[in-house]
Amino acid sequence: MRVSRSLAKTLRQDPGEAETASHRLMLRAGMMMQVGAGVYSYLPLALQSIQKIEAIIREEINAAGGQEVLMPALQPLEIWKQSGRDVAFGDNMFHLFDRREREMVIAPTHEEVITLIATSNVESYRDLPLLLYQIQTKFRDEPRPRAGLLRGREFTMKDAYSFDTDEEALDVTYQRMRIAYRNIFRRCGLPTLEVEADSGAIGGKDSHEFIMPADSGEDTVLVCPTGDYAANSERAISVIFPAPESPEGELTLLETPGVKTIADLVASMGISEAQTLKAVFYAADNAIVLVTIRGDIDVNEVKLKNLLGVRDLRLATADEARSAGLTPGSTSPIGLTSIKRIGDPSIEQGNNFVAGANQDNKHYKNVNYPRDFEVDTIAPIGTSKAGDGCPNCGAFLDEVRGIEVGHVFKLGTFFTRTFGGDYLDDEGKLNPMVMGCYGIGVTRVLAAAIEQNHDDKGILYPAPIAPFQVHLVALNADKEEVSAAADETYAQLLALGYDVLFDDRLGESAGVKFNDADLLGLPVRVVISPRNLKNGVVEIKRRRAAESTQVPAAELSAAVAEALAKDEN
RNA sequence: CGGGGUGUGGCGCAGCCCGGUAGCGCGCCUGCAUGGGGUGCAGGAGGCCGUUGGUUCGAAUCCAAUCACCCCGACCA
Repeated sequence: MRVSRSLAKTLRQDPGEAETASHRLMLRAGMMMQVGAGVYSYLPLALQSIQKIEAIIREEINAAGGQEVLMPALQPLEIWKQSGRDVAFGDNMFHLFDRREREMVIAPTHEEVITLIATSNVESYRDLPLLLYQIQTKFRDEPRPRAGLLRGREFTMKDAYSFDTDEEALDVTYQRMRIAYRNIFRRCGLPTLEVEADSGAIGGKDSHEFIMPADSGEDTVLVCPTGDYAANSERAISVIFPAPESPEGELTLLETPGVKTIADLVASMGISEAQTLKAVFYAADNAIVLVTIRGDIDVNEVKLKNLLGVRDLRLATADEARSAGLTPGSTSPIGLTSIKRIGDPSIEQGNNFVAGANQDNKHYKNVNYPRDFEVDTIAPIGTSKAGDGCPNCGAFLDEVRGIEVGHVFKLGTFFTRTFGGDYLDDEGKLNPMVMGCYGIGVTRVLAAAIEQNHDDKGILYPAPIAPFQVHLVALNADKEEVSAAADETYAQLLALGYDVLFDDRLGESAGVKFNDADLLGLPVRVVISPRNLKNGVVEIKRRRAAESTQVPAAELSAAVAEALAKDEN
């Protein structure tokens, strides 16, 4: 591609609306344009990267036995009613009416349709296992789209669905897909953590996320430095630090005027957070639930939601708490029997806690479980954090921020039971197929790649997903000998099979061209200039290297190959 | 949905308080010079001031409504 003929121009200044690195750089580099909140046009530079990512995905999923299909975004609401997921998705799904006033949706995902496909094509165990996938546009009316392609309302996703005879067969498929995913991210040149994940409301047993470490990420992952454990914080089960224990004291009421929070308690009594209990009240599908947990640990709402099996979970308002008999500021499980009470195991890790008294401006000291209060259920609902112990080896866990780019999980038989997805086994009996599902956010991978690979001058593409591999720059291109040599080099590189962006612009200064090259971040830059021509050399610089090297013009091909190879390590 | 903010040439912004018919930088076009890290000089093109309504002799500016977008929180690839 010749820059003189290319559509998009680079911007010298950062666009005002973009704060996140990938968003800012993609707009500056002329890769995309915003159409609406979370909705973008992909211009050639972005599209070519996306297509390279897709090509790698196709190769690996095909190698894993996948067959590519393409399903519609526009779907009748009916099938979503059938699965009940019209309610589950709620406002996150786009709805519309056709001319006959039939309600349609624009699909956020494709379990319903793929199950219908499998249901009408699979008859016996001889048709299984089956792995179907598509690369297609998803529509989700996100509550808050953000950061360009990191979280859009319209985005490209690779979604794969597997159908197996039973759980054991699904295990095999699931492991094969995990390996395919590792291959995909490795081949894209993108280091990715594979972590245990929450499988969500309909999820089955196993679930893993692929997380690209990046500060701008929305996920927090806990990783054991020994490498034997990695999990999303939504899901992580860690060993908590024990609180100091002492001989049990007598339950004593304290006057604590003005003390409303754990921080207040800690400050006024000179104790540690781990020597307190906090009681947090939630509205769970409109019932009030009281959660008691050690003061140094935060409630993990994902775990709590899963435990309660509710759809909506939020902190209750102070008024709701009062009408349930609680005293905000001094909330306590002590003496409380009227509402559902959940306890985290941390309330047994330590003793003689300070806790609320359910009376204004009063707390108790020497609170001990179960001597002084009861709960209905003890279950781990705390948030793991850095410094907790690894559940496998006890080492201190590290916390890493990252972007979720892939998710695999076992679905089980929910959809096949709903849509009659039965097959005949080798004894002639009907069984529901067992499903797995596997997603990669393709456009998000691009944004995450830039989050992970940039400096203050611009993007640093991993070579496999760069829109072009080589950025050929002609300096003083209006000089006859330069343009002739550059044209020749361009043809030569194309003939060698490289994707080349050729900056053939007349009249742009060297500085402009170099800065554009740094901004676009293609892995290898080749410079043709009067100076180099006089010396009989071409100049090669890797974007990631500080210095350029000069090689005889005849060795160009080998030098480019070597530079690209270096980049892939 | 709650909280905070912004809408003025392609991009970044000023002007708004205190109403008088829009300005700066970048980019773009033309010419001359320059020629290895956003080069210089000269000339030029380009704006329904988000939208609607109101106040006024007069509105980018004041009032009201509305729309859009961004950021922070609950959701997901």
